[in-house]
Amino acid sequence: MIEIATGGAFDLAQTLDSGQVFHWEPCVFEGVAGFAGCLGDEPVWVAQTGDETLAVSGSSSEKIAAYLGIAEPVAALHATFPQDDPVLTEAMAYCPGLRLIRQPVWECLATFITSSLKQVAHIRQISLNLRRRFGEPRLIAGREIWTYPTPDAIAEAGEAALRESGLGYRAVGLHRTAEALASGNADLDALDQLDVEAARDYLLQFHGVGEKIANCVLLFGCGRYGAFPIDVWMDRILRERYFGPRKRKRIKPAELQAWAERHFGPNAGYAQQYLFHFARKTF
DNA sequence: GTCCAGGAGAGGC
DNA sequence: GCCTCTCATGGA
Repeated sequence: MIEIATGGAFDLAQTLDSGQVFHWEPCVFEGVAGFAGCLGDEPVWVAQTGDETLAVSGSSSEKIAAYLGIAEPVAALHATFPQDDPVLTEAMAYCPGLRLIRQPVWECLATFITSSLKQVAHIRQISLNLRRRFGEPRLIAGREIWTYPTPDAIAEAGEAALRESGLGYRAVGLHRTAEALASGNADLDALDQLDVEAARDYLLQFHGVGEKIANCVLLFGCGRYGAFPIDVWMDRILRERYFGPRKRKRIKPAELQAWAERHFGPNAGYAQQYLFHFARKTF
């Protein structure tokens, strides 16, 4: 059993259910309610008891802490937010223990390609379908789970098999992206060497990846906290809570994007996660 | 049955 | 460059 000190301001359940990752399942182990899932290839069971996070895994406490964002200096991040923003204050008070997860880049990219115009519940279903069909089984806490399929496995599966997994038109983008990576025509490791603008352009080359999904990958997979994805929920809360009745109907998406990045500052994406979770759970 | 979902791409202008 | 239409699927 791995024990990780987390302090007071960390909420495992909210963090795993905030629309960042889509495969963690509730799982009771030795009488403790927790979650079973994968960190890359490693199966993990995690739970929270008071100020500690417990884990059972072949992975290390450092890797688990890094994945969950436990070691992040959140006070320093919060200090860069606008300090006179009652909406953000309300959102942060709603979920003070929410953290950004640092997830594997390919898994993040692939999952968000399948997320287009889908509800969270169905993104979870698609993730499970793909894992079961094309991933590898693992055993943890008495439960069988599956790794996320590699680019090679997705490329090998073919577009038709992906459609059968419930992806619909998203199968094209996922398959083409997997082929580009499996063939070596593209390499996600290249992202680390690029500034944020170039990294976004690199992601936009993949079929099925537009500005919103590119920003999700930068934020959730690359640790680029300035990236600010705007989906229908973010669009809704920004327009309704930050603009008057006339302006909110007329402001264009590009203007809203630029305004948000400027207003929320260098760690805008971290602020975005509080707002997204707050909007989705309370609207 | 109807509406909606962590959007993106193609085509028309 | 911007505007509109279309693309499958399942949950609410």
